[in-house]
Amino acid sequence: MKRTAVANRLLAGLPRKDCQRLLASCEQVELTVADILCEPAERIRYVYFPVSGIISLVSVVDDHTSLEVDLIGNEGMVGIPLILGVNISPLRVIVQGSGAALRMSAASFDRELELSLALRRELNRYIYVLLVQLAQTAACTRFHQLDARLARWLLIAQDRAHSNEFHLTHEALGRMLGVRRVGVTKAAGLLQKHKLVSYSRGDITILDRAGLEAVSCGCYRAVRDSYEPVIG
Amino acid sequence: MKRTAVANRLLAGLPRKDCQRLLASCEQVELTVADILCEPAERIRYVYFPVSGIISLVSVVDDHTSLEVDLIGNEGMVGIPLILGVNISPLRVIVQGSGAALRMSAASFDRELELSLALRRELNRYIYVLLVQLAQTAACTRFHQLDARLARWLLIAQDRAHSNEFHLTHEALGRMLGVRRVGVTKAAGLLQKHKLVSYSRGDITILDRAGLEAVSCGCYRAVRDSYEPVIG
DNA sequence: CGTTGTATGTACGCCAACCCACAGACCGCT
DNA sequence: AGCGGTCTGTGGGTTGGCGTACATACAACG
Repeated sequence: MKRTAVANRLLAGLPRKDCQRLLASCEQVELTVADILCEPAERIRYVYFPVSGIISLVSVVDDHTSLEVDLIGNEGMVGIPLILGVNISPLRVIVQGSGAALRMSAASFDRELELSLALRRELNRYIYVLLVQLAQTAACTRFHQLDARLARWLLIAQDRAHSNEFHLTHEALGRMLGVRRVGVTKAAGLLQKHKLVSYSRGDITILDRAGLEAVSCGCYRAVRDSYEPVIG
Repeated sequence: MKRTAVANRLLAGLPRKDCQRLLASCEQVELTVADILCEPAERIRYVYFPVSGIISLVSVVDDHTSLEVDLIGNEGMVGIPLILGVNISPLRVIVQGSGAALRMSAASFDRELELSLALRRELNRYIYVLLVQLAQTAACTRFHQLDARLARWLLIAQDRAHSNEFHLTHEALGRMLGVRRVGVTKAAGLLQKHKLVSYSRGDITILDRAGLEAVSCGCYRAVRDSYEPVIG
């Protein structure tokens, strides 16, 4: 198996031997938009290493108010609580962009954690990055206004999906950003007017990344700057 | 040394031997209100196990906008990144209520982590709880209004401080909740009018805990309910 | 005992996002 | 062609919190 075929970067970062053993316990699955991989308070049955799809972690307050707290692509994994010795998900896990992922049962994953120090080390750093993101997102959501937050979201999504295009309605974006659909429509209209993105019935294309960075709040850069000394 | 003297619950939860070894590497220090134990991006030199004080983790966005993302009492510790193999703090760590804490150097702590499986296990669960809180706080801050959030903060502070009274100005509370001082004044006035708390120049006394729970949003209970199956 | 500084209370205009409602636009299916 | 469903755009009234400014109250110290 070629190394480039291991398209999840967490796995690819492991020693060859560990990586191969992990892959042997995984099966490849398709991720379809809006699939719910786990609901809050539910038992975690699988971990996922995204390959080409993107996955949201969503904090659900009441029935119809929710806020995305993390967006995961092929640089990460889904199922953090298992690393921490807890098999319950506090968050909703929902597929945001279709694609493929490698899936492993919770039991196998526990075994792998025992076997590989490198895996534990790497995942620990990943959890650190997650903490940074959660804290930053909390503050960003509080202080920055919708235009900037939307721009930031699009930048992150582009990073995660490794693509300039993805499919997502204003409605869905509103649930991620914790605002009404109408709010997204207005903010997206603004970005579109400035030719930063193009939008049509859920098909988003990013046209001007630099422009988006300019509109977005500093949180995008801030998180990346905490990232890199740790991961890169 | 009597067990009750080990007034930090993380330490007290460890096997006797581990606990004693840890205590041997600790020194007791005083925490004074507004002491800053660490600034964002700074190297972490010590971990702290609070005994009677309370400590805030604060996400700093711009110079004068900040949001508390966690409040730590004797049930927890300060210095999580070290557990995850990173020695940089992403957050500001600031003393919110004076008291005492046990302090250990980062190097000693790393050594203890190597030595004690029980410690690692316990801290992993603690990190899980932290994640739950971060996610919930993010959503709460977004959706719930100030009265409810203030009530929630007071309840949490009471839990952490094991006391009905603490000292904190509206100004400081504003920085925690990410609002103006004036906003806190108004919200606190409301709580006081309903005889839930009494307030005088920074001396807060909680009068009616049940009343506060009623005013507060569901987030307080929600987090507690995720807590207990894991910790208790 | 008065002065100075810190803490709290009140007022006014402003704005982003809210709720609700409806209108147009586009897709796919029959 | 027509119809229903989904997605996007627009409008009007409401509101929680913001920025600013000023007024009062209490404490501590000389």
